[in-house]
Amino acid sequence: MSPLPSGLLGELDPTSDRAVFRQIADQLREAIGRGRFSEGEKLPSEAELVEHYGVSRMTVRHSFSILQGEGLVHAEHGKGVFVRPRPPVRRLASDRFARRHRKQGKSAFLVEADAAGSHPQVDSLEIKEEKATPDVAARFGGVRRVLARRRRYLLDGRPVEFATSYLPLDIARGTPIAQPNPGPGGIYARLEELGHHLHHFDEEIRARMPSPDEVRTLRLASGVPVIHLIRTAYDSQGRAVEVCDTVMAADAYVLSYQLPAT
Amino acid sequence: MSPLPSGLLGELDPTSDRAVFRQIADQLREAIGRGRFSEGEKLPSEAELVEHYGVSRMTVRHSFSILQGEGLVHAEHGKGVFVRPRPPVRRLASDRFARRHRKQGKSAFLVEADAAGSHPQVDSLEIKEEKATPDVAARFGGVRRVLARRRRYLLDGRPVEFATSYLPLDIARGTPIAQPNPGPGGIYARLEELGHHLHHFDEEIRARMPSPDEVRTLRLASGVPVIHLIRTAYDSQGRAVEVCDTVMAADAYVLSYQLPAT
DNA sequence: GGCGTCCACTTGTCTAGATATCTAAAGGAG
DNA sequence: CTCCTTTAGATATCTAGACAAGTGGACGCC
Repeated sequence: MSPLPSGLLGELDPTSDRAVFRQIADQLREAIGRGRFSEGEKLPSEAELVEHYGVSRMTVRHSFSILQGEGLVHAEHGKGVFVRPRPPVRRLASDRFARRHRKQGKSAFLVEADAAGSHPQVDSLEIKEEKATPDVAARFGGVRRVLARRRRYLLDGRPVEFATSYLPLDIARGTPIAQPNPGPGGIYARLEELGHHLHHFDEEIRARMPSPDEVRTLRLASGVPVIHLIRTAYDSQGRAVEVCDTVMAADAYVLSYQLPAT
Repeated sequence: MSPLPSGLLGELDPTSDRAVFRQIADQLREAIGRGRFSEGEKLPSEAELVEHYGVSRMTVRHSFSILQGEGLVHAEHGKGVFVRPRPPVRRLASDRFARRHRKQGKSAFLVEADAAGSHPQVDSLEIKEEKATPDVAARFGGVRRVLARRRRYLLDGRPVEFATSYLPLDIARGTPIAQPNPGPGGIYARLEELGHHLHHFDEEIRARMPSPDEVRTLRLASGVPVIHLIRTAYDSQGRAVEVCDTVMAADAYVLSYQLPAT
């Protein structure tokens, strides 16, 4: 096995009290940060680093696992460890639910993605009546049974978002809202047709590490958090008419809000 | 060493092709989820799990590292591995910069935290003139030199947020904004006194894993992402007068926005 | 009582292997 | 030329053990 190009990575400092696996992770992180390895590029193999630093393979692997946890690299079985490319981000503007965006027949997601030149998909469509979770029930002021609309959004084949809309049964049952395709303008347009004039939305935003379920559904790489957004839509009477629970791959989104300085 | 209480954790399935360390992590995750271990409680020690499952210690440690990456548990050297308690969250409302909140002498952070019964602190105060990063310069329409106000916020001794405000030098130099304590109502009140009537804010929100620097500054446990918020304040002429770059411990915050359904 | 030492238990770090599985390219059979 | 096998090299999993270092209680000395 040929040695690494000299100067690409430094040496260990045996006098340092910083753990060896951290020193190696530091050097790799620094090299990536300086652009010595570019996006998508393969890092030296475990065997090469074992050779270069004179440590055991488990120690090198430990270093890699640190960088994976930071979301900097990802390993591919049988191929190597690569600098994780930063995917294109989808920008969600705070006016994305404005009435003027509700004209077209297609959903906001499809229109917007097409405009950005990517190939959008929606799958895992599931619509059913179920018992509200305590949290959702509380937002509806105690309503127990709701209609749930679940769907997953993909961009160019990559899952980026998983969303569930909840609506009180007395509003949604037997309406187009309970159909797989609710029609032009989506469920917000239907709600307004049904006499529920939308007045405002509340959005709550959290960020956390994904559950194993979410890792599977969104095919998340390790070291990628999720953004958890819960939106509640209120009508003019102040009644909550929809709660939408959305989990997004954090590396695929930037949320953008415009606030008046009243 | 006494064995674990029977039934607390299951057994391994040797026929499964799921890796042993994953099976162990699954069982611990499930036990935590079911409340068999409550917040802050100590999990069985590595030695006990080695005994219980009949595996090597490194395998048990691997399982723990998975759970750490998920933010479920944290290890304390010499003591044990504990279920990570969920800290109280600070709720940031979208109207937190409304003029009506700008009356008091104390900063919004101090007032709000006092009201919530916690002990707030601000430290690492640093104010200096510097060269704008390309990103900040772009938001200011090309301005090169800015005043930077850096500070760290703590609740009950725990760092929760690190923020830097940037202001164009021609606005801030020689004003109270360049002083450690800008006075009642903070720098937004001073900006308005200086004739920069605030019109609106733009906020951009991202979530990601922290850099090692941020882990240190915010004393983050492993498996805790950060929320990165960049706010730009615009005056009535549409000029950007401040850019505030904030990094928050994601487990300490819920952001809340209210949007009109126009 | 107060203080320090010792010890058992804990997690942290590192080694040196063994075996499994996946990938991609090379080489051979047809 | 096509298809299959082989093979080298890569990561994935797991073991058994060594030593380091932090924690907290027991114990004995003063």
